[in-house]
Amino acid sequence: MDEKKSPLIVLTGPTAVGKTRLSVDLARAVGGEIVSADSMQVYRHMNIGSAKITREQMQGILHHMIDILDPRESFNVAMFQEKSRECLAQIYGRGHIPVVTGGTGFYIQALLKNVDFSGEEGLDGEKEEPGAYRKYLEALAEEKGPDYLHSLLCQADPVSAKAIHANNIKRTIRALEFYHLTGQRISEHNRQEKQKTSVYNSCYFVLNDERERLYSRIEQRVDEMLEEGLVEEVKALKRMGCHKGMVSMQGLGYKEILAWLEGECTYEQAVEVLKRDTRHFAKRQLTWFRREREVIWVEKNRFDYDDEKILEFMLEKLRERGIVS
RNA sequence: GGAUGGGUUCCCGAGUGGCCAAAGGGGACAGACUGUAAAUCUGCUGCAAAUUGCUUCGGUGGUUCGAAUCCACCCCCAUCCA
Repeated sequence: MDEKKSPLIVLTGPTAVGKTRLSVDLARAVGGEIVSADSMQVYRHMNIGSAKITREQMQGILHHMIDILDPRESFNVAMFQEKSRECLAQIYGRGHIPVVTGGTGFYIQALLKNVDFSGEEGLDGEKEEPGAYRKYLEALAEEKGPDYLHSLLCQADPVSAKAIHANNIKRTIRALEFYHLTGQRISEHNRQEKQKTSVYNSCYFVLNDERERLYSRIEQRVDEMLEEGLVEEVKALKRMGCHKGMVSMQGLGYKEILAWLEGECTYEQAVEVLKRDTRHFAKRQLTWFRREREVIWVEKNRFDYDDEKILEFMLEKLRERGIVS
């Protein structure tokens, strides 16, 4: 039944588990090209903090969706979906298999299930003019408080209001904005989109490790980033005009170092918070993947931390699904 | 050896006779998420069972109907004096 669907491999997992290296090995083994599903690696000049793969590490494998934007530009799921779909078309054109690698579960889902983000013309050209209505709502929230905003949502879309906590201003605004722009309730839209399944003949691997090991690996990696010059990288971005209001500067490592550079905390505090937030992030990623159906968990400890064995296991799964022969 | 301050649940830290399994914060854990997602937000955190019971506030022993809170002695920590 999947014969007509295009093959696609997903290799994801929490930050710092070791996706990058494995992805290259996998791509080499199956004759694939890598499509990064990472909300920060799309930005140029953000190499250390985003743990971006280097030229050498790529080992000649083609990588897409990396370094495609200036850090002062904004980015979002819909853009990711559109651009990555173009990449897939090219990859299939060359007769290769796409290996989607990265930790942004939301992006992976959008691509895999082809979630519908159309019908909001009002937002498409918002690069220079960030939606007036959204700005209005933000100001309203500031002025009258989150509960007032939430009460507006109660009237427009009671189902969403029930699902979204009043304190979650961002999502409250999004729901209101969606209703305003499309005339449709986002809860209804979501209900439909949720039923979608993968439009590809896909294999969704989630690489994971014991929590303790993952956390110590995270701390170690943050220290390495600092040694490699994360501070300099952030300073350079700041000189380019990047500030905390930008999407790119919400990235882990950038946010915290920027706060220190702005004098909001001490260096030690910034580092500590960065480590903690990265742990929290890894946890959130895991929560996301647990909820995704049809994922294949690849627990590193069950393969004795041997990349060879892991690769073998993945190839076997891919053969089962007819993705590789 | 003497003086003073202090030892509270994973950590920090409030609590000075009942309303205390004990504020608050942190961490840990769990969850939500459909155009900012490395974002944003929620729940939970002594143990066991529905309204309850059990074990906790350095140790031991007292006072009291009742103590983390009062008393005695002891142990440990910090600072100061010797």
